[in-house]
Amino acid sequence: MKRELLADGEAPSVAEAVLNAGFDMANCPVRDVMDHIGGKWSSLMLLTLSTKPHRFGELKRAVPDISQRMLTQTLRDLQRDGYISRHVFPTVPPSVEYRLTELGESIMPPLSALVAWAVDNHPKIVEARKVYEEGAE
Amino acid sequence: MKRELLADGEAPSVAEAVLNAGFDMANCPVRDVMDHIGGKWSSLMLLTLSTKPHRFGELKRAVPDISQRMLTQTLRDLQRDGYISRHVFPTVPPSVEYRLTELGESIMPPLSALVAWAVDNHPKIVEARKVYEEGAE
DNA sequence: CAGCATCCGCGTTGATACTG
DNA sequence: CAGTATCAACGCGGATGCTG
Repeated sequence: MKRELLADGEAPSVAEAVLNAGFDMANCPVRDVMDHIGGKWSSLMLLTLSTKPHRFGELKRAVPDISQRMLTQTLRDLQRDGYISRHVFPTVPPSVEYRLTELGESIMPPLSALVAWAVDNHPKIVEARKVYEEGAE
Repeated sequence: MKRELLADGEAPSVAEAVLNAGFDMANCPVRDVMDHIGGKWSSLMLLTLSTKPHRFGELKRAVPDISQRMLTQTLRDLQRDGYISRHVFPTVPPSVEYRLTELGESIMPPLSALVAWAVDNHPKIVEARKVYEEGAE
């Protein structure tokens, strides 16, 4: 029995479309993508860069509690997957600007929607945890 | 407080709305939510459960390469955060059914959209990686 | 059937120091 | 300024064995 997942009553769910039809769990695009943009800092980086291009130091200030190591690594990963581009200006001192690529821009609508959901529903999640802990005692 | 989701290029981005206006990076809802549903198996679990309720064994078969340990742990985490509910049927042998809660259902539209993006754009990401590796030689 | 308990390797992360 | 290098700690996640 089918159930409507998408509020606007459109096509049968994406889930079924994905899970049916020879979807290969082993070589899984969902995991491959989600694991990366679901990383500890990736979504925050993309979100920050979606407002405007940022330099390395700007990013560091924009996301204060990230270590320099993780900042560099996250940027490299996002660059590697084609979400962002890196532009070096051979000035002294050096300056490097990061910005979203077309691919990076294209993920923002769905990612933003999820982020918006996260912000809106965070209180419910916090509440659910409280309830769970109480029930566990 | 209602938030307008991106209708491609129009309204000011969700990102700005989130990043401005006293958004607290330290106690960050984005990380809090994304870290969990972005976990190695969470999105796949939610996706699977969105089609219909599943029993433990069904889930294990639906996602073959997950270990029993991770399956249990992922289910507990999702339950703890209120995405899924757990129903024990005191039969012999025991049977346990997992299903999405209302909160779990509510995340599916944005999550599905992101998953759909992932499937659609996976080839581009693979290509981007290839290019990156070549450039690195 | 649906778990929990234990062990343990290895990847991820953070702190610190150094460089073009 | 924008990184790289190195080391140590931590925790994820797999394999295995046991239970109600």
